[in-house]
Amino acid sequence: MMPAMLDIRFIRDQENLVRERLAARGRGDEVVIGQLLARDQERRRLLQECETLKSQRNAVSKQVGALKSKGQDASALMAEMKQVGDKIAALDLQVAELENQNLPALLTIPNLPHATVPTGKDAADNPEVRRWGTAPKFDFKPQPHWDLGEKLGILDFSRATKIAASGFILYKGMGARLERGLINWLLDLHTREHGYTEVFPPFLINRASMIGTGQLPKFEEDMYRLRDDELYLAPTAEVPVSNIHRDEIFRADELPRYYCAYTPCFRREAGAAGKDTRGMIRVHQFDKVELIKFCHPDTSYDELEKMVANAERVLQLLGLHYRVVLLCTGDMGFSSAKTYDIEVWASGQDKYLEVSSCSNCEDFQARRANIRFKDADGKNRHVHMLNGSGTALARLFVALLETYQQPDGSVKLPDILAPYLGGQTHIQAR
RNA sequence: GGAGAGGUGGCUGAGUGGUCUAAAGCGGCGGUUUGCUAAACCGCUGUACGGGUGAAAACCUGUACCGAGGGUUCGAAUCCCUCCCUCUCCGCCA
Repeated sequence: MMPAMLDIRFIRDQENLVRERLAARGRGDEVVIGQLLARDQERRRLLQECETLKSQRNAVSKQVGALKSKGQDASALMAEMKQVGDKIAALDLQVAELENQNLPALLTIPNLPHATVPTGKDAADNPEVRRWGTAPKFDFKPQPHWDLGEKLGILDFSRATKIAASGFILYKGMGARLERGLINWLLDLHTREHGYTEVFPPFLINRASMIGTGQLPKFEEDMYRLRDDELYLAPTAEVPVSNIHRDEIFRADELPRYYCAYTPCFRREAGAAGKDTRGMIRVHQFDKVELIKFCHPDTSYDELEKMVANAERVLQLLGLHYRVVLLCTGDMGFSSAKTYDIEVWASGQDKYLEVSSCSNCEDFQARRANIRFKDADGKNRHVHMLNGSGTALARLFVALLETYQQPDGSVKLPDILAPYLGGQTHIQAR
């Protein structure tokens, strides 16, 4: 049986808590609990009956073997067991059917929000946790990145549409160089200074991995899927990297494990039509450097704070104004128990843009992906898994252009990026 | 893409229809011996899902698991079918 995200035993033992925490998300996920538990109870009853019969069959079959080896007749026992075998087959079928009926519900129930997550309806209820720097002041009217980028000849939206479709980006010249430089800088930062191990995973993902991290089966329509193979384009490096250790058991001393990875991210953005249509705020393909942690359950909330700090450091080093918000119960992602978003200031649009989302999924993904560790008394327990953007590139690119734009429409980038841009930090029209 | 070989516990590896309750070895854990270490010797050994006892730690018990899924049989690691993966060689290719 496929491991479910919430342990059915936990739901059984903590029914009220589960109902209450699901209700806090405000999506009505708790309504399936009653039926889930009823089926589970029936399943266990049938299972017990079935296993008793199997036990009987095992014993009698052994007798048959013994009789036959002595050359005695065993046909009566064999006929009797034939009957028992039919009953067992029928019961096996019923048990499997009940499991199959419960599986979709188990796989589509979201994670329970942590007790420290504020209850709320949507993004408007997300409390701001802190703010770093201040929004830059201009003595001219700052332009949005789509104007800056086109005029500088570093972004080309219409030709990207010609090549692919709307919602794709063509970077050119210093634009392409900046994108590549940022990827390298971010990987260097997190590996050299924050202790992460760099990995470069496949960009095509199989179904089992997509289920492991929670993208499937519920969000199939958000994913790009290949027609001829059961493979999906990675929506985030979280998927391939988290699945590195699927079906594995860590020794306790192997935790925590930190990984970071660059991948392009492919998202259909189904249902987002008409939102953020200008520029590169919401696109079907963007680059991202992702941070992933596997850790002991006791330390996962400390690890979450550290991960957020690692992502914030990116913006601090680039001198970009940002704020950190704590997502409320109604705004959190499917797999997460607690999420911080980091939003960078985009001067040209006079608003904050989400560039990072750092989540503690606790054991939700570990349960689905069957990732465990052996604890001090030799028991296997599920690890806690965290993921966070460190950071998304497209919106970081946007914030850099809009924050560091000059009156003449050129852009002066922070010096820290110079080594990654061949020493050239001033992007001018040419 | 073609041909061949294979997939068994943490690892190596035996096992071709009936004490397989999976041999043996390695590793690991515990113990004995011992100035210490090593060696030797003895014992133990996986996962999942149920049921029972207990305040609990635990203990007792059943079932399933030999790549995955079906089938045959009273009984399957073993026989049959489908699929997946690995290795070797060939072809093709950045």
